[in-house]
This record gives sequence, structure tokens and C-alpha cells, in this order.
Amino acid sequence: MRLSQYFAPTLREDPPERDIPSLRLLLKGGYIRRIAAGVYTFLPLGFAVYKKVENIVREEMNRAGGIEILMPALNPAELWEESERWHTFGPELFKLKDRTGRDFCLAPTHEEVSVELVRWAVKSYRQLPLLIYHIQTKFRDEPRPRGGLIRAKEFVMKDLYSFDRDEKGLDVSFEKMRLAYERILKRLRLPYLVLEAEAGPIGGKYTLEFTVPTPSGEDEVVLCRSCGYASSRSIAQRGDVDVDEGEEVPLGKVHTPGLTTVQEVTSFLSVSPSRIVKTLLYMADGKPIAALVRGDRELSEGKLALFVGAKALQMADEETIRRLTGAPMGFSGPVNLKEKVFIVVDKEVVKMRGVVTGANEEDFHFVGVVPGRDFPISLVADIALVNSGDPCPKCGSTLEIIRGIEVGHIFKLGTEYSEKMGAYFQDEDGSLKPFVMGCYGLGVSRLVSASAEVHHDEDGLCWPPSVAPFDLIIILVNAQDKQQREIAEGIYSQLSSIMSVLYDDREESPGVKFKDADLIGIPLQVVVGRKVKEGLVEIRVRKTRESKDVALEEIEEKALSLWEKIRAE
RNA sequence: CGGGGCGUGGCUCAGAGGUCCAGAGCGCCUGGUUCGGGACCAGGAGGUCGGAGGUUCAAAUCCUCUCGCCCCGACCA
Repeated sequence: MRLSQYFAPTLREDPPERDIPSLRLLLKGGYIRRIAAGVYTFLPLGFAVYKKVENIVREEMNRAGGIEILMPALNPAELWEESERWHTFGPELFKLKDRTGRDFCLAPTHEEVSVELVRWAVKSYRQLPLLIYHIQTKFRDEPRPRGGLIRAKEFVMKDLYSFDRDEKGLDVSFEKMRLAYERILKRLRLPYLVLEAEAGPIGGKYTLEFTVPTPSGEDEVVLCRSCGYASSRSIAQRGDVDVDEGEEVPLGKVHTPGLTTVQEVTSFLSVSPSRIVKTLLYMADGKPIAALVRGDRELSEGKLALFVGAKALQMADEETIRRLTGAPMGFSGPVNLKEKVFIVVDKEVVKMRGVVTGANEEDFHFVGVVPGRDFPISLVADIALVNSGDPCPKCGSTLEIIRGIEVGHIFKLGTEYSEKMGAYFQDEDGSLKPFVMGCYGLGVSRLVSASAEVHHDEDGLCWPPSVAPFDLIIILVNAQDKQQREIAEGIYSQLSSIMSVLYDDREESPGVKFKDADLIGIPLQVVVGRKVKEGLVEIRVRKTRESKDVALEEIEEKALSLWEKIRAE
């Protein structure tokens, strides 16, 4: 491709969004263009990278036994009513009506459509397992789009749905997908972590999250460098900590006028925040629960929901708090609650003696509270959010918190959707059974961003060969120079037959061409400049900056050998 | 949805009631020079200052409302 006839509108100045390197470089390099918050056009270069990523994903899905289809983005409401997600998915679901007033949504995921398809087409265990997938545009009305392609309102996802006879079959399908995901990420040259995570609105019993570690990622990951334990922070566990157990003293009440925050109370009583216990009230599937964590910690709602088996966990509102405690917000405690409340105590708190809690009375706190003595314990669990420095639950060494981009998430769904939507097959023994499902999402457009995030330097992008928009760029230094032009043209036609080549034949000054080449980040660069007089051109590797003068007649051989070399890295 | 910030030629921004108030640099067009790291000279095109309303003799500039975008948080495959 001749750059003079291509469409790669690079920017000279940095776009204002400079916080996330991948977004800045994709915009500056003419890869993508924003048309609204979280909505992007892929320009030719970006689309080229996208297609390469998509193709790797497709190849690995097919290799793992997936069968490609294409489901519609526009979904009728009735299907979503069947799964109940028309109401439970929340405001992220884009809803719309057709001209007759019939309700539709723009699908954010395709469990419903795939179940509808399979319950129609698959009647016998003989047809199982079935793994169907598509690569398609998804819509989510994100409250806050961010990072360009990283969190968009419209994005492309590969989603595969597995249908099996039983749990054992599901395990096999799940494992196939796990391996396929690892192969994909390796081919993309992306470092990744496989995390245990929470399921979110998709549901399911067991999930793994594939996360690319990068400082600008928006997900927090708890990581143990010594044993490799890795988990999404929202549900990460922590080992046992030595706590200051305190002494068993009698319960007392103190006047704490207007002091509602941990900080206010602890400084007023001159105690450390680790000696106060926060009582957080929640409604779990309509039932009240109290969660107790140390004052210097945060509660993990994910873990709490997991331990109490709650589907919908919501912080109690002001009114509910008054009803349960008889006091306004800020004075809640586990002692003398007005109603029967399920009390979940963090494993650290249960060891503590003589702590401070709210007194369930306006302007009062209790001191000397002892769990078990002064209030009943319904459940002891690890419900506090992990902080960096906490001990690893597996090996006890120190946990770290890093950031990452979640690029894939795979779920063992079980029979939830099949049962809700009436999707049954006949098993060998003649009985009707619900399909046992799994679903496996991979953010294709997000992978483009993640790749840019990992593969760049201060001058621009440095694509790995597997996703680069072109293999090699020819830089014609002086387009006015007849000899340079002829030689560049020759190399262009010669190399084009063995690799994909972008030829910068523009009448631009050398500086512009070099800057653009580095910015765009094509792996190999061939510079046709003044050394042609000596029969030499220069070939260089974008990423490492290594550079060699090569005789004209050797350029093809050299380009190929360098290509093989960087491809193997 | 809370908090903060920003909307002025294609891009990055300056201008904070009037008279150099519609500007600069980059980009773009014409002509010429140049050609190994975002060249130079000359000429030129291009904006109802996000929108609506208001204050004023006078509004990019002050006020109100509104829309959009960015960042932090809440939320979230």
C-alpha cells in the first residue's frame, strides 16, 4: 500500500487525553477516531490491527471446536423477559422500541439468543456438546466510558456459548476455552494473569478472568509474587493476620455527639482506627444483614455476597438503617439491633476484644464490645477487602495490588439459563435435562487497546508482528530524488510479494516520515535514502532500534530473516 | 449518579466587557527553495467563540439554563 493513497490521518500534536498511553497513541497514530463518548471509528490502520486480532481469536475458537455463527445485536424484549434480565440487567441495557411500540434491546451479551437457538435446534444428547460463538458488536450503556476502546459503549466481543449434557462435559468445554484463551494471549504477545473473579450480572458458579497487567488498567488485581496467587481484588482472600486482640473489659457507652465517621470517633476517643469496628448494613435479597469489618479496612461487597449467597446485595438506605438500628446513619452497631439481622463478622474482627462500635443510638458509641459476648455472630468470614501488604492466603507472604485490563472472562453457568428459558434435551435414558452451559467472553476491540498499552514506547506504538497493521514500512527519504524513488519503487514491488508493505512515497520532509513511521509502529522499517548512491539501504527494527545497512540485492533475504527473528520473539 | 475541569478555524491553545475583540502555532491551498529525525520564504482560504435565554449603549468575555467532552469516585464481562 502506498501511503500517499492510503488514509492514515496522523496527528502532530498530542490529543488532550494523555492519561492512557494506548488511547493517546491510537488517536495520534490515526488508528481510531472518537465520535461520541465511548464510541469509536476504526480507521484503516486500526481496522487492520483489529482484523488481525479478530482472526487470531477466530482461529483459536475454531481450533477448540467452536462453530461460528452471527447473532443479531437487536434483540426482542420477550427473550430477555424469559431470562428475567430485561429487568435485572440494569440501566446498562440499551432499550428501544420499534415503530409499532414493540420493545427491543441492543444486546450486551448473547446468552438469551444462543439458548433460544439451541433449544430449537438441539433435542438429543447425541448432538452435544455444542460450542457456538460469534464475533460481534455489543452495546452497553456504560455510566462512564473510559480509556477509548478499553471501556466503550459499543465494542466488539467474541462470545462463545457451550452446551453440554452434564457438569463433566461442562468442565471439558471450560478447560478447552481456558487453553484457547491462553493460546490467544500468547499469540498476541500479551502478558496475562488468570484470576478468580466474581460473576457479575452474567451469573454463574465459577469464573476465571483473563487480565493483562498494566498500570493504566482499571481493574485491581491482588497478586502474590512468591506463589503466584492472583485474584480480582473484589474477591481476593487474605491469610490470617496477627491482630491486637485487646482485653476483655465490660461494655460501656460513651457520648459521641455528631461523630459519625471512623476518623471522628477514633480521634475523639484517642484510639486507633484498627480498634473500632464498622457495622455496614445491607439488604441481601430483601433480608437485612450487618457486615462487621475493622475500622481501617474496607468491606468487600463481592466477598460478602459470596458468603451469604446473595444475588442482589444493596447497601441499606437511611430509612432502613433507622428501622434496624433506631438511630441515624453513623451510629450503627451490632449490639441491640431492633430487628433480627444476620450478622457477618470479618475473621479478623472475631478475634478482637473490647472494641468500639456504634451504639444504635444517636450520638452514642459502645466501648469494650466483645464479639459473641455482646452480640450474636451469625457467620464468620473473610469479608474485608485485601490491602497491599496483607498476607497471601496460600503461602503467607506479602500480597501486592497491581492494575490490569480485563480482556476475557469465562463462566461456568450451569443450568440457570436453560431452566429459565425452557431449554431441554433428551438424554440417553430418555429423560429431559436442561443444557449445562458455559459462556466465554473475550473483548476483541479491547484487546487492540490492551496491545497498544503493552507495546509502545515514548515515540509511538511497537506492534508485535502478529497484530501489526503491516509487516514492513518503506521510507522514501527524498521523494524528489530520482534514484531514491526508483529504488524504493523496486523494493516496494519486490517485498510486496512476500510480506505486507506500507510504502511511504509521500512528498514530505524526512523528519515527518521518520516520526510517522515510529508513531505508527510497523515492526520493520526500510529506509531508502542517500546511501543508495553506494547501493545500500537501511533496515531497522522498530522496537529495538537495531539498524543495518544492507546491499540492495540482499534486501529481500534480510527482510525475511529479520521478520522470522522478531516473529519468534 | 456525586465531585472537579474544559468547550474559540481541521488540530493544540491564547484572549476575561469596548479601541490591535476575533488571534497564534501547527495543518490546509498556491508559488518557490530544501531533502536522514515533525524544513524555509512569500501569498492565501478557513471561525455567527457549543447552544438558548438574559444583563448592558456594547458580550468569547458577566448571569441563568442547557448540551457535549475529559478526569476522580460510585457502578461495571
